[in-house]
Amino acid sequence: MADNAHQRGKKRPYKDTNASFAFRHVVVSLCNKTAEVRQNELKVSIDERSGSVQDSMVALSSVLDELIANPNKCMPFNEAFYEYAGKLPNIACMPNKKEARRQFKDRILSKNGLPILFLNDDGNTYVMLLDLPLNNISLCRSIDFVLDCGSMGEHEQFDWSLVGCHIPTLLKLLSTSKDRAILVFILSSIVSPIRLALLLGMQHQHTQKVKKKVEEFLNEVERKQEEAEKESEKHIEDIISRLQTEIEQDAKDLSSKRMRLDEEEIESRNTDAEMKKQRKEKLQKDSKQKAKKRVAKRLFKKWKSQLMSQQGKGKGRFSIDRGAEKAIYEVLQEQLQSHRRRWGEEGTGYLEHERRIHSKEMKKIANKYLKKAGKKPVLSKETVRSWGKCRNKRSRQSKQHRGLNLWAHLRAEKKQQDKHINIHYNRAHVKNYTRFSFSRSSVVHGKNLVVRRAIDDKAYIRCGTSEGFCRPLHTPEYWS
DNA sequence: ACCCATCGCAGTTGTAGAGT
DNA sequence: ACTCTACAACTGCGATGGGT
Repeated sequence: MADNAHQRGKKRPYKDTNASFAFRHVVVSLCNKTAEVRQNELKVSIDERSGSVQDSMVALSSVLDELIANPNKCMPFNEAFYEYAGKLPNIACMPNKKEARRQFKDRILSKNGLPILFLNDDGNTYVMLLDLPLNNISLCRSIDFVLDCGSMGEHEQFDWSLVGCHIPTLLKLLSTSKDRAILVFILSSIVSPIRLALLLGMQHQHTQKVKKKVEEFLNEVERKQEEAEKESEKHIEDIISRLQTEIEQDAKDLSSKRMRLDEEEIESRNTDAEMKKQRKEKLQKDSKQKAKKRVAKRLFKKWKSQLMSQQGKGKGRFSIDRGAEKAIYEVLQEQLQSHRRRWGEEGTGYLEHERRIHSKEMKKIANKYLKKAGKKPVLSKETVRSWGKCRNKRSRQSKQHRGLNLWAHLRAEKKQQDKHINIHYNRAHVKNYTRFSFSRSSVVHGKNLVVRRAIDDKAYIRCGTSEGFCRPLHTPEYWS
């Protein structure tokens, strides 16, 4: 039967679901003319033809007249059908009324039919005059949307305006993707895909994917729950049988060793045996169900927590392209000069300033490699540079460093400080001062009379001189 | 030109403190 | 005593912008 319907549907061009004008609730007639044009056409045909063809033209024309006369330009499909069939006795007498209606529908929706829309609102069918040639598919889409929204059963309806606007915030409130998936599952189960797409921007493909995943999850939950219950039963049986063998073994032991054991030991063993017996009986009797439930719950929870966690996620997933990193290193090696001067470390190569490869070039090398490999290029030169060894061990880069430490960068040369001429004099002063204050031969030595606070070799202010302040070489300092 | 902190992403993990 | 909840910390980078 379904097959039949399918085949019949295929024959009708207006049912072509690939066509842009085929919707769920709206069928657009292939007669793409204005009502007036079509009416005139029909009148001409009626004059030209005769017999049954003429009759059917008359019937069609009268349906069109009715529609034009109707203030709403719309009538129930059945009414239109009776109007039509009333003019055609052979159709009115057809024993299969359903077939007669179908033929009528086919007729009015065909190219030589009437310029109408056929509306199906949950079984209530209408014929609506399409007064203009069809030029606005989006209008039909809107109509379809409205009808789609209204087609929900009355008891299922809820005030969407109260809920819908909060959905984006609700999604944000949920903190795991699983929770969000559940919301999407519920939404896609009760709200039409069109509404989801139009109001929430949720793509049908995406929601369907999520829905499928959650469905699979739910099926698994049921299965796992059953499994957990079975497992728990087995677990309890195992405990009982274990207790049983232990009790028997203990009794055997006790009887063979009784003579050699002291009173206390015997008593303790008896108590142990009694407790084991009690536990066994408890498990076998009323608490068996409870214990089963408890174990099942624990097993279920364990499974759930395993399911929730995504351990190892991201671990070992390096988006640093090791190939690109290596490519840079290979270029570096050609010009590499390994040494331990300054902060260079063993196994780490870096270049001297003049002939070195700067991070800009490193980015170029990396991107050349990435392009060749068909991968996304790196945007920032800092990204590539940071693959190298971090200098400051305490920096965040260093703590999160995931490069292979194939190279290190040289810090820029220390700037020649020549701002103050008195650095030189200060150094001499500090030397004299140290000799006076701390040498063994000094008169103040060992008397705890001197305190020195050293900050930097440029930071001493020499007492008793204005050198460097009144005649600075470059940048005079003015103190008030 | 190098160095470093910070942010964003899209989530996971650990746990103090509240709730039952 | 146990469970739940809220929240901070963390992941493994890429990118940015300010500092030295």
